[in-house]
Amino acid sequence: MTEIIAAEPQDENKIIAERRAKLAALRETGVAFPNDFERKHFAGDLHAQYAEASKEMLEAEQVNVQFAGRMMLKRVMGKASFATLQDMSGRLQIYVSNDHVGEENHQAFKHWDLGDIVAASGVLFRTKTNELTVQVHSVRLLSKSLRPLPEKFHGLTDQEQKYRQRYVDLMTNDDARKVFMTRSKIIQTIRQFMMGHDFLEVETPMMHPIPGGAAAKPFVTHHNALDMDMFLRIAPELYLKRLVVGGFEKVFEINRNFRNEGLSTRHNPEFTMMEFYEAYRDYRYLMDFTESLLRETARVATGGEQVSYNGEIIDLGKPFDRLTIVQAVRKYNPEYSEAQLSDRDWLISWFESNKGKYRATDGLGGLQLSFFEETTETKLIQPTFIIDYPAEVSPLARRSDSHPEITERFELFMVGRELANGFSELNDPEDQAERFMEQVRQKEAGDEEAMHYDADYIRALEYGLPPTGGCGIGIDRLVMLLTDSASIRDVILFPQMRAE
RNA sequence: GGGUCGGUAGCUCAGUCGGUAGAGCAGCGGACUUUUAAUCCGUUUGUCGCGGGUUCGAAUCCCGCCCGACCCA
Repeated sequence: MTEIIAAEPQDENKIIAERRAKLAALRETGVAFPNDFERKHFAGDLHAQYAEASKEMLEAEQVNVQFAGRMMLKRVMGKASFATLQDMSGRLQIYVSNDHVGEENHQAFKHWDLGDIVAASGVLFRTKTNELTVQVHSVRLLSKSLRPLPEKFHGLTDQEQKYRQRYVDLMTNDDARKVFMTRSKIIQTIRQFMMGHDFLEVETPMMHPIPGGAAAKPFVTHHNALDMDMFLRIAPELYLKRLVVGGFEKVFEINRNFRNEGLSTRHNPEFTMMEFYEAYRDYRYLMDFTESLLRETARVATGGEQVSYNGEIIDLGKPFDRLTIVQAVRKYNPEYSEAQLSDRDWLISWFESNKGKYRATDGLGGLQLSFFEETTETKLIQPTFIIDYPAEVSPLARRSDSHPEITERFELFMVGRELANGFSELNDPEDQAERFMEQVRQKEAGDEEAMHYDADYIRALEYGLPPTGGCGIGIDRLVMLLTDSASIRDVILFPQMRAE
């Protein structure tokens, strides 16, 4: 064993000092952090397996168990004690008495602290109040906890501390644990759904020489050996379409994107997206597919197709509404006429008098989209596809054959938020090259979020991309919806925070 | 970036009119062999977010800053 060198203690207090003294005493008597305990049972499994077992049955069977967990509650009496241990699956009570472990061991146990990791071996029984409990024959302290747990009844409530010290949130707050277990279930369900439809799961670069695939500001880093700046990806789109060119005709990726933007209850600088692409499909098929994917995910992860969010019932079971931008504005704001919405001058004067955000250089389509964002987006509570986005804001989407100024694109909205974005892919390399050039012109004109010209992507398209549909789904926002969470920080284990 | 609310013991919180701070939990000591947030008795613990200012005196009033939550852009 190497010498123990204690680091400079941080925010030390009397309670921590007491516990350090207990740990020092443990070191004197032997191995302070033993790792020779064999865990054979989980609390949750035992509760499930012996839910029906009566007092008498347990007494007759003499079920031996070995389990371990964090001590969350402790009730010490003179010659016997109860404690509650918590493992990954749940909680189970143990009963420690002079009769079964000896007075010396029980005496030691009395000085163990809430938060300590404890191993217990013994026999299952039921108490007077019928609670399944382990009558302990051997009890060991496996890991001394030096820091006191939050107050045992209220748990940790300080939002900042919940985010900064998620490990404390998870050990004391059942709801927090459930959210992240549901998140795992959601991602598992999506993956199985995609596999079930013969999609190939792939991993494309997180570090890009040219940031592409979305309109966003990237994070910059530097590769020393190559002496080149690199960008954390803002989207995997251009790489996934290269794979479709290569012949992987159905691909998907579930992974992180990074966008150098502000923080909010809906934005974290790194967030998880599922993007998928399928050759020989268009945006109408993608809407059907996305709809059934989300329906299935809700059903498996939450047990139903109707989910409660912020006091409202969101129905993923019935067909999602599909509206053009103008149709959606008129459905939710009937006071605006078709004629007004097709009138550039009227729209601009509306933005001016309502201090709405718009870009003066935009055409009618772009202005209509800005108007939609100002007046309608937050009213789209039930799942709604908005379709036919203007080409000027959709540089990677295929134009409509009948209306080349719009694209075959949709965005899916729920609870007033964008959840997904998909389109028939632009596979005409010459049109794509021209659209990149237009993006470059906008970047030169000062639009920081405009795209770069990606010459290799054009080269890939020149080999021939089959007609393809592709879609991205914001996983964090989906988890928020399905776990009724108000903030994206509640569904990300370690959300971005300012430095302490 | 703007607005609202908040930051007091390890945790959850109270703190009146400006008079140098309290409760519960946790901890420590004691009683208790079926407890359930165990109970009962005793007891320890503070950079009142930070820095200025007003005042004989500031957790409290004023100004600035930091951190967080929520809302808005």
